[in-house]
Amino acid sequence: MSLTHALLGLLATRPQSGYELTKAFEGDLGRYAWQAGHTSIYPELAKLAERGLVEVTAEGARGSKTYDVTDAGRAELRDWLMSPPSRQAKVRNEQVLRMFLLSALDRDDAVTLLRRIAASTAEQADVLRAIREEAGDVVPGPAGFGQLAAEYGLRQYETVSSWALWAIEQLQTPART
Amino acid sequence: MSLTHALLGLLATRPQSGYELTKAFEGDLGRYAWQAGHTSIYPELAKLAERGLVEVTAEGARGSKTYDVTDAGRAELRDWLMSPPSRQAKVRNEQVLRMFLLSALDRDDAVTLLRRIAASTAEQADVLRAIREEAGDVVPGPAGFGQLAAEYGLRQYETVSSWALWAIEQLQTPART
DNA sequence: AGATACATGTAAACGGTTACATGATTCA
DNA sequence: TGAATCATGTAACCGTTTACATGTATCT
Repeated sequence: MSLTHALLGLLATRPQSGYELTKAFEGDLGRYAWQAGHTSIYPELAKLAERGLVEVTAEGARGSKTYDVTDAGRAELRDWLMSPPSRQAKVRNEQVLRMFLLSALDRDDAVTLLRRIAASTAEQADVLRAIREEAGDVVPGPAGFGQLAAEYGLRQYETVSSWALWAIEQLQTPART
Repeated sequence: MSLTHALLGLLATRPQSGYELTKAFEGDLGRYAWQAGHTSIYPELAKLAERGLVEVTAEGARGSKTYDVTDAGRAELRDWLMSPPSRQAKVRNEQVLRMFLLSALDRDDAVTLLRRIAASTAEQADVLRAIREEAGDVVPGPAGFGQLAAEYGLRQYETVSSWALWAIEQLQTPART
């Protein structure tokens, strides 16, 4: 299960509470990679603790529990990350599904939709680019790992945006028969 | 539910049996966008028929049933495709999750993993490029809708591959402190 | 004092996967 | 004739989402 490894990975960067982990899934992680709400996170943490992959290292105010990965958890995570995904990895992307189904629309509708996609992805790329410029000034030297993910998102948006523009052109090219 | 609309979209391109729809999900559709096995497709087709969004237009050999979209189904599909995804669209991508969790690996492991990603995505891009060249000769004129999806996949792979190469460079740049 | 954010949990419903089951047709 | 492919279905299970539930600490 991917949630298992997502939690191990997040805890490997720093010990956190379930509440903080929940917030992490509301950011880029949930946006591009995997979603989870607190209602799946809390039970999963309990299961991981039972399996000895994580442990509660501190209990703070308001009943908060800080979890940390154990050595066994770290080993399990590395195993998962380094083992090539045996079969094809599972991908579920509603936005991409829409693109696959473009053929069900007439040309005008398809172009309208593609224009919207091009605009919104370009906009989101701009946002990420602005964030990168800011962060670039503050932290010089080799890119942090978080920056790798951010750059991934940026390039992703740029790619989709330019693809959409290309697709519009293709659809508008009159038939040569 | 996305499966609903995936089926409506596939049937909108041409009437098909559940068996044929199942095959469609085994190709690019299931690879990049959405997966479904026959055990979810057959019951879903029955539900769609009950709601009047599809109908059985022919029954062939070996008990096969050919489904087609109704006008109501077409309207429902257009609604879904054209309505901007209200909240953020659901994305689940195990491969991307791995990239987000790179930070849990030491530098050497991370580079090894990124190299593998760069190589495999470049390879898959090559495959798609080869297919495009072939198809390009056969079907001149404006791109078919299927070609839009194929181009999308190609650009996606190229982007991930070049990102991985960039990420490796970043990790190998010595700290400037 | 009241609103907001922090913090954790359970239970029912839902969607999808895996395992099980059956039978017809085609090909070697 | 036996294997592979075509073709459809059900049932149990599993992971996720939605709805429900509770209480604490901070800020205005």
